[in-house]
Amino acid sequence: MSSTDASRAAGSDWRREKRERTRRLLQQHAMRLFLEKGFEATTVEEIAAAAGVSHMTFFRYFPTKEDAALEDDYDPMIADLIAERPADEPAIDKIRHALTHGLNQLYDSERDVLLARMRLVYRTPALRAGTGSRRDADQRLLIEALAPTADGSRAGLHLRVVVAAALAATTEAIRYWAESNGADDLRHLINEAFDALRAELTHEAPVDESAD
Amino acid sequence: MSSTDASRAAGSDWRREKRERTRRLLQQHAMRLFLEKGFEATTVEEIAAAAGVSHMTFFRYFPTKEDAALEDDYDPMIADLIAERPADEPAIDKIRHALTHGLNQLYDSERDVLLARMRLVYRTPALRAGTGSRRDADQRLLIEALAPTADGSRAGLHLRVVVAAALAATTEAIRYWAESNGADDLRHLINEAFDALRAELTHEAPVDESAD
DNA sequence: TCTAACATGTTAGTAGCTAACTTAACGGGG
DNA sequence: CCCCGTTAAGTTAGCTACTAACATGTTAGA
Repeated sequence: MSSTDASRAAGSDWRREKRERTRRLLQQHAMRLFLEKGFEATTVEEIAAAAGVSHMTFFRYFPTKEDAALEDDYDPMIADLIAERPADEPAIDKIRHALTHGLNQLYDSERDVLLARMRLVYRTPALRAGTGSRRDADQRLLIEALAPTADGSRAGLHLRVVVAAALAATTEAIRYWAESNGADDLRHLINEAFDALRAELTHEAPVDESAD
Repeated sequence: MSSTDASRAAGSDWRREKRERTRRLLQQHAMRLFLEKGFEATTVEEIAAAAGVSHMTFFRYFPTKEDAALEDDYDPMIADLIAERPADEPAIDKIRHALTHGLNQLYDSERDVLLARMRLVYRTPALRAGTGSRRDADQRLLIEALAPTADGSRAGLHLRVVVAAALAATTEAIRYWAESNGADDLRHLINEAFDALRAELTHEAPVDESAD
């Protein structure tokens, strides 16, 4: 059993480095071509050729063309930050603070590339659709970070709703940011989005549960 | 200009009826085959053959295979119900009540087919992704119903966040319903989902906006 | 050195989707 | 009554994302 979980991640340094370099190369050329000629107009063959590999190698690294535009490694970082939050903090605030703190670490170095990517995503229908499937994975990750006992798929409705709403607020902030071409600070927009949600729901209103 | 907007919708009764019949046929056979053999294992050619048309005709009615499984006409109904709500009601409650009232009109007649469809969607990754793109359209529709003045795309961040969160809560309720095989009443789950959101956000918590 | 594991390539195929052109059925104006 | 524009559908051919089967060279370790 020399090819277990560990070996695929490690795999003797030599291979691991090569793997990571090839992957990075593919993703960089993919993003460059997407931004130059658009997502649909770029074929997988072109990306592979630009990175000096065959199209089969591309699919060995990215299951779909969309993944080359959408994949990043922010989510585990957010999950870690959530786990570090005080245990008595409400879930929605854990998420909010993990997001803003995480963004602080990235904003200076990665703001521009993140903005370019998001602008591409929101101008490309195929990519906008792709974010839908990713949201599932994000949601499960956050749920596990918030409630390590219950596994993600069987979490209670309450927790699922809270995480889904938090992700929705974040998505809207990011989309707004991308549409206004990065005019505002994304961290500020995220805080605004969470505030909007709280404001809307603390205007206590008559909730008639016996809807006939 | 005899082929304007109106003529495509109307088009002399004769043709319109035929169009609607063909469309219904295609969708019914598509759903039947999807449920019988799974979404991926069903080809467009099969669906077209079952409905007695060619695969080109299928694509004239549904832009993608996914649309044959996802399209319905609930959204305009919800939008209408929202517009009928009292003007001073908060947006989130307008949505909530429109949803439960709309469901009341459908539940007896369409509960079973809706449940079967949702179970198919949540067990098929390609369809789960497809719901992402539809959410965009739904969101825009609801925003227009809530604020007819501002056009959907340029709505304020606040309104977008509220609608997105409401849709997220609804989606989670539906998913929970589908996963538990329709054990609970969907209307009850939707109310629970909205209550969960309110409960989470009315536990006033220390919101430290100066996240360093 | 021999062998197992691994990254990659080659080739051939499937299926979703599009475009260009054709055919056929109706339907109103001359 | 017939011509012609509109509309529904078919035929054919092609592009591209994605998969599977098999081959090749290269490194790791016994």
